[in-house]
Amino acid sequence: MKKPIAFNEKVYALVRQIPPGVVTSYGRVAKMLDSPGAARQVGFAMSALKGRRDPAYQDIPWQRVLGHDGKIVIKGSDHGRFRQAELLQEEGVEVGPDFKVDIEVYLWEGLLPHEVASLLGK
DNA sequence: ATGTTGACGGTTG
DNA sequence: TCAACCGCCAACA
Repeated sequence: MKKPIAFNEKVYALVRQIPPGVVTSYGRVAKMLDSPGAARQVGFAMSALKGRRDPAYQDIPWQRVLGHDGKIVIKGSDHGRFRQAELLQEEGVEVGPDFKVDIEVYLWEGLLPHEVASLLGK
């Protein structure tokens, strides 16, 4: 086990499982990966996607990951936030005027522990 | 090995 | 309700 899957890779694998039309939060993703306090790291993994060119990283639905309260939390340019809102609306997720999604309505059920383990190849 | 950095999250004022 | 702080944790320089 000299080559544990990098945390970021786990994040990507899990985010790819989020079906269209629903969302989750950075914290929930971190929790599913058994690292309850690594929400920030999940966000970091998402931001790292911007620089990726490989097609393998282009199919990751990063727009379905929001803040714990359903709000788009991207810092930096407003352009990024606007794009995320647009992508979400395209798949049927309603985004409020203040870039907020009703997480109670669109929340993804998530994966069970054993499903996560299976996904990560143990 | 040590310090800095973040697309977070919960608490506090 | 909103803003500021502080604690978490892996990736990177």
